[in-house]
Amino acid sequence: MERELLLLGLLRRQKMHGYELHEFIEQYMRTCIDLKKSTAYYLLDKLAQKGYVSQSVEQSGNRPPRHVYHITPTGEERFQELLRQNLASHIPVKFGDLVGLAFLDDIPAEEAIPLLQKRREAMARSLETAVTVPPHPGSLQLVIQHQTVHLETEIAWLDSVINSLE
Amino acid sequence: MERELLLLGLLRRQKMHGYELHEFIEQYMRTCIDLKKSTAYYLLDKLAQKGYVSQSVEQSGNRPPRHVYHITPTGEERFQELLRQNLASHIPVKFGDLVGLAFLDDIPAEEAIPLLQKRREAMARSLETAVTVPPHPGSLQLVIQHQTVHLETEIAWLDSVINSLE
DNA sequence: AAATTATTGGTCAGAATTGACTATTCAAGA
DNA sequence: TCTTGAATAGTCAATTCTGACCAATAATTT
Repeated sequence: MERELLLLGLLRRQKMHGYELHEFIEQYMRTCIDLKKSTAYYLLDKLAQKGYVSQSVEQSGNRPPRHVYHITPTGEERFQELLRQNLASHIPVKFGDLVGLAFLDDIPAEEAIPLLQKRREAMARSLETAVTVPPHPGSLQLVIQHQTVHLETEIAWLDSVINSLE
Repeated sequence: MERELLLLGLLRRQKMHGYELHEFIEQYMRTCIDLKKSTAYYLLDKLAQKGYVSQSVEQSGNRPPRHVYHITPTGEERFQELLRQNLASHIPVKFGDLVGLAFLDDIPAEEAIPLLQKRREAMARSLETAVTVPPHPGSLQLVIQHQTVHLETEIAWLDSVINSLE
């Protein structure tokens, strides 16, 4: 549902074609949303079927024609509704990497510590790239900033786990 | 991949049937993993095909027979491998509720504030239920504790967002 | 003890998602 | 200018996931 909101919200600012949408999301939102190209097209198609977006074919230069998506009035309504719904609710996040921690006591601490240190490094790298996401006007910036706050606390927590193993 | 690890890790401690596995995950891990019943069966089937678990049919009382899953030696190896892999890597989390925040400046602050306060309440409720997850021996406890740390920082961050709107 | 409801245990068709692939254009170097 | 590689734009078969349903037993009510 939040992906629908995302696509509508972006199309609302300007019409775009599928590839462009996907690029934008990769660039600015890869930290919080992971939307594959093929999924983007699939969702756009569904939105079109529901009448929230309309398609048109455009030609730029002598490149092959592209499908450009515009938001419709119904789509705008839908956006307003989804946005309010999203802002008012909490969607629990799934921590895939916690599964390993749940079995931490199944391997000796001497072996676990270096593994967790590798994890720590991977997180630190994520944090660095989060900082280098190009700045963007408006509240999108919030999302980028959130990621750094999140990663910083995650790293601190992991440190405490590693510490308790030593 | 982490779901595979999870199932193998649980079956390693004791053989179980699908329903039991799902129940356990619901009870103790709903905060970090969301594994539907039908998905559990699907994955168990796949694990069986790959030879990581074996099935047997058991009858208790005069209830209908149940499919009980045991881990195999190959499955044990696989578990060891997946566990190390998981511990050493960082799996970025997806924050579905950040999408709304990205469009925060598309509605007036007077309207956004009460919505975000509703969200805050939902998060506080999550935090409360996280605290009431029955305690469990071993490192599973870590996972439960992580959730409270996570939610606390998320709530604090949201507060700062609400504050900046006022 | 009959009727109703909850729990257990599971299946399956359909929806969502993805990786792998295609094909065109553009840029840059040999 | 020819070739190689990257960027653009998208499709599609196969995989993965889920909601909705089914059916049996146990518990609870009347």
